[in-house]
Amino acid sequence: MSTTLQYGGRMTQEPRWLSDREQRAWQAYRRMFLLLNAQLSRDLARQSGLSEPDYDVLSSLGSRPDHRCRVSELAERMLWSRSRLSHHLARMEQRGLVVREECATDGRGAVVVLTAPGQRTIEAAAPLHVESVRKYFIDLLTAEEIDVFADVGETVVERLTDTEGRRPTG
Amino acid sequence: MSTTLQYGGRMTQEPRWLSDREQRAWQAYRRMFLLLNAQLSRDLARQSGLSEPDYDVLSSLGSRPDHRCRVSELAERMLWSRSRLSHHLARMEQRGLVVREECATDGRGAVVVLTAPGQRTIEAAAPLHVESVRKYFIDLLTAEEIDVFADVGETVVERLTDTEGRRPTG
DNA sequence: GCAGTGTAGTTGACATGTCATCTACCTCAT
DNA sequence: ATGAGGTAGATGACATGTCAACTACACTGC
Repeated sequence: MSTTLQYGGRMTQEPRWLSDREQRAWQAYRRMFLLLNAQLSRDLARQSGLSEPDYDVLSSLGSRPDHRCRVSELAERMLWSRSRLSHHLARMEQRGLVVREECATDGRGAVVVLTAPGQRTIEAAAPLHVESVRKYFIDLLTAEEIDVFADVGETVVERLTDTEGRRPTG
Repeated sequence: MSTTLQYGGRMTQEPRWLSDREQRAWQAYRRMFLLLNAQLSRDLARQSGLSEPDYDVLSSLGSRPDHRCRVSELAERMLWSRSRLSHHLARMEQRGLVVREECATDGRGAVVVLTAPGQRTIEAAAPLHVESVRKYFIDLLTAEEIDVFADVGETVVERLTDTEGRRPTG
């Protein structure tokens, strides 16, 4: 979690270590993610029998009008590597949550489609998951703090996509 | 990443879906974490040959006066399960970054100690890692935003440790 | 001093993610 | 039409994380 950045050693060029305030923010952010993620995963598993990745795939598909999506487009929207998505879809297909179909317009391509059980699952899971997200995160924030998270998040994402242009490619 | 929470289905009791602002914050936060984490991992691997977990273990040990720590205490401070830490220490011991010693005061216990190569590694890695953290996160935030992250992070962590008291136990 | 119970740490089986590679197909210039 | 190079997706080997035992030792009350 890289919570401790201040390392006491002697360097040739003294780096710009984090100030106490910066350190506190970084550490709090990292620990928050770790614990929040663990809690949401637990809730999701207990209440709906889904992992977070499961949930994300299902909800991404469920939010599409026809409950279907090209595999690579889905990967891009989710910021997942194609490989990861391919493996995960294989596991979800085993469980009957989604199916893969051939793509009519591109012989290489595949289309993932939500099955009826998959749809029932995400419909049942979503409200419970929102409750968890509220309980452990959103409802603890003031309106101003919510906006700061949105702004900062978008700024950082922009920095990371524009400048570096690194995408998971696998 | 649970970026989409609004699910369009019909529910028996309409849940409190996220508002647009809340949705934006949640999505931005999740995407930020995903991309930021990926970038920091890449930098760390390229510059120092370490994974983030590697870095965290080394820096936790390095920040101790004597470069040593009881295994379970380390796990607790890092918010890792004992099992995860045990596996990871085994791998790091293989690479010569740390060693495990018997504990003098508790026959069951073990103490992890940073080796000389481990110390050199973390001393070299830390300044580079701080630069990445600054470049892609800290230096993009205003002082106010930094404080918001610290406050919110601590609030959420408190909520998750006090109320639920769930800790990784493995 | 010893049974019962709790704790520290490890281990093995398994789930998941990454990376490099492979196949099949598309696209485009010639 | 064809051959070069690019893209979509799947796959296998491997790294990492989780969960449930398991071992060994510590504590407590009798």
